[in-house]
Amino acid sequence: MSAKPFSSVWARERKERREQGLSRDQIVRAAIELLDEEGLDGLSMRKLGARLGAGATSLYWHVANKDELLELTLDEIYGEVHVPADANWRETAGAVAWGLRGMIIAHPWCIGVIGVLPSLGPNAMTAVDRLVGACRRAGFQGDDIDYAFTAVFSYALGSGLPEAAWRGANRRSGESLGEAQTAIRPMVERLAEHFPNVLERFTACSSAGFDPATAAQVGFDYGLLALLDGLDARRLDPQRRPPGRGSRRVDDTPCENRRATGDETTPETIAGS
Amino acid sequence: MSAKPFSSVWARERKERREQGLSRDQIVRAAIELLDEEGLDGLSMRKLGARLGAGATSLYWHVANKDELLELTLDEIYGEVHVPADANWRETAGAVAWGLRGMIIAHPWCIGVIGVLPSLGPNAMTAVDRLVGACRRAGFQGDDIDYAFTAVFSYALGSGLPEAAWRGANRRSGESLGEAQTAIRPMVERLAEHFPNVLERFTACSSAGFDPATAAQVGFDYGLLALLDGLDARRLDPQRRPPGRGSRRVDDTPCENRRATGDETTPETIAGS
DNA sequence: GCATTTCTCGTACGGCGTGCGAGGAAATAT
DNA sequence: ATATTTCCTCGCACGCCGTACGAGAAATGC
Repeated sequence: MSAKPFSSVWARERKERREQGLSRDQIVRAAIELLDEEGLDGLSMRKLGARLGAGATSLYWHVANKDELLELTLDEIYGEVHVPADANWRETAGAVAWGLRGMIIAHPWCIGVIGVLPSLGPNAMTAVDRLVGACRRAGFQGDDIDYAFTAVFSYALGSGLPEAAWRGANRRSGESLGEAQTAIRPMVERLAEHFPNVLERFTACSSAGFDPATAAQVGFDYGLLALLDGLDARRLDPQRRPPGRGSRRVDDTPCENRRATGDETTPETIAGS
Repeated sequence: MSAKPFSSVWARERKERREQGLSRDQIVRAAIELLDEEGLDGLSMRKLGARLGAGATSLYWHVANKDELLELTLDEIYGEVHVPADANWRETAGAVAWGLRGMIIAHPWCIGVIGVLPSLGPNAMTAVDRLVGACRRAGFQGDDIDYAFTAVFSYALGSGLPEAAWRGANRRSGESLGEAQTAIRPMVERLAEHFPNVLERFTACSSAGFDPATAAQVGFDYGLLALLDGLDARRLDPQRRPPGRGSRRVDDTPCENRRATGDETTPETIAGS
């Protein structure tokens, strides 16, 4: 009689300690915590195991390997971008773009995963699916649907990319962006003769006392609206891009460079407006 | 007497073997070779040293650490994107966009560097400087210059990102994109009920017998032209974006997500056209 | 001839991903 | 109640990694 409650307490305490063993979700959540705190390099199976009160190799029962774990974390945070199911296409595109931006800012490590592992998880797929659906309903046709949704994704992901790099560098150096700005200032000035335009922009921005975070937001919105306007024009008037004439550059070696090919030709893709 | 020529031959042979010692440029070039062949994970100081016929730690005389080496390789390949110095802004933007795309395709590992290390090297700076100059000459004003050039960079980098992921995955699995497509087909079909739009697009694309590489090019061009059109419209009519009204979303926590903040609101950034 | 600078590299340390197989605990079959 | 199977954990070990350190070799300046 007395042994039973005791062992029950024991068992319960154990369950409390690791909640009846590890679970995949638990591992993924802890991995995201660790990634958010220490970045992509900060995640190791040993540290993750320690955080969960488990041995490092115990994780391998629930997850095939580290890459698979990263895929899971990536899709988990894709779940954080909220895309309405039945909105018009501009609203949907805006939600996707701002959602992706928010995801990257909250989890800057993700771009190191997106660029290496294809995103096929359910959360990423629902975001894509809803945007594709919105594009189709809006009147984009055929391949233009892919082009439009890809463009929105590309712009949003690309915007987050340098931002993530700066945030990561600042976190590693332990100081704010403003401090980094003043730190690189002498370097920028030393190169003033070669890059007058960059210098002019740099001083204009830093003298205006503009908050870089809100500046980044305004800039993101500016480009996003421009992109959506351009896509909208093509949606309403598909003739604007007759097949095979949009650009001059539709060969198979798209933009080889001097070193790789010795080819000195310039893309010169775009005719003037 | 006999010792001298012998030792001289020896010395000369040594010089021939590594061309009077290592040099920074030599190291960077070899690193890029290795990265192109084996990807970001394939670069290690030991392998790189072996490739140069040198000890691994010899490299640390010429390069502070691996991150610095990666910065150097990144700027080196930025040197491969060729931007004309005095073209109109659309030409310049097109050259930058296609050049970046070509760079990413030729060196897919670079996105793993771009997202982690800020790009401040001279080659990256000249590309930026020329695009900024072209924007300024074209009539973009004040901060709009930054917004415009950033948008072009973002779009180009973002487009390369998933492409690099796929190429990397294909290289690791050792098979082509078409084979990967058929490999994931059952997975896609199993999820058909949840993602009808994606499935429809997937089957449409794969049944058309379209070459994915040229499809990616056409799509890239489509989005690029749309973006440039949208930016052009803002250039010619800055009123289109009165300060502070472009989007509803200019607060400081731009797009927090459900998990991070508990905030369930949707961005709903964009008013219809 | 010597002193100084410039460069190479062997050794070693701590950390990494993960294959392997021995174990224990719980569920199930008998 | 016992035996068996299934599920899960984890210690050990291997071969890699980045790189700090200091001993030396080679080139250079005096």
